[in-house]
Amino acid sequence: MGRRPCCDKLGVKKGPWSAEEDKKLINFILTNGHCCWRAVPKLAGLLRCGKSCRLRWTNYLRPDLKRGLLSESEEQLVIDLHARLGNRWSKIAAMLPGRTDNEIKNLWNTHIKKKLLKIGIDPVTHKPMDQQESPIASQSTVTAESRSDDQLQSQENEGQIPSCDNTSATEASSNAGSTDPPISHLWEENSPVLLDELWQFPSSEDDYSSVVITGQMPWDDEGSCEWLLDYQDFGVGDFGSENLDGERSRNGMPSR
DNA sequence: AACTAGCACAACCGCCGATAT
DNA sequence: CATATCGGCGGTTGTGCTAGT
Repeated sequence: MGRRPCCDKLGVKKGPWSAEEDKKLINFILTNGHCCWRAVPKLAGLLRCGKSCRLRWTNYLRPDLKRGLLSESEEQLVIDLHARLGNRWSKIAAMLPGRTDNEIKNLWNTHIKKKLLKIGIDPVTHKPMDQQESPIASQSTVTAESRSDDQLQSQENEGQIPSCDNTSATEASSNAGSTDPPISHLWEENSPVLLDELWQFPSSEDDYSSVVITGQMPWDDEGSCEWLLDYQDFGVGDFGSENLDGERSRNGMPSR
């Protein structure tokens, strides 16, 4: 069966997000949470498709994201997990608090892969390319084929997967506002009270998958987001986005 | 100073599985 | 059961930046 595009191609903006768009998305999600991504752009006054909003949020705007280079232990963990799981980036990312699958995938393709090749390890099989053991190879020679998901799952449940060092986890929790300049200013503009109320950050020991939105969301009562859909017919202009392009040019954002 | 190549990473595309109708 | 829709995932691309020449 033919799938329809996730959104109308016409009138949907693509390319890099402007600060204005980021702000709108953050404000909307902090206020309402995200129920159905498809409805988010319309309700937030964004000329984007829901998929794009979700990606932007999960990969860049989420408050629990840790930014910057991977620590040594994180990198080793990625290598180890890749040896077990292969290119299942989302699974790998789930084991690294504050990191996204996209980030890890990028890091793998740009840094780690080359690093492994440099020391003679095949990044696909995690075996020495010359069939000689090397110190790192001995840590990472367990291939994806040799371990089942169930085994891994049980390991996860039993907490046997090595976790990152406390330093990085602490960094993550203290990084709620993100130290990345372009993003941090967006968070600073939001009420700290609102942020504190909405997000509970785990302690350094906790898994970030347990991060929860604690604020009362509009659909909490009903367990439904139908009210959102009632607003779908609102024009984008109703939310004041007609000046997006103006903002963009004022911010010096390139128009692609 | 100008040009080029390589790097880093944000974002897009297309597919898949789950769920709803 | 068939089809439609959605969220999520992994692969790939595009663009800005930086280092090297």
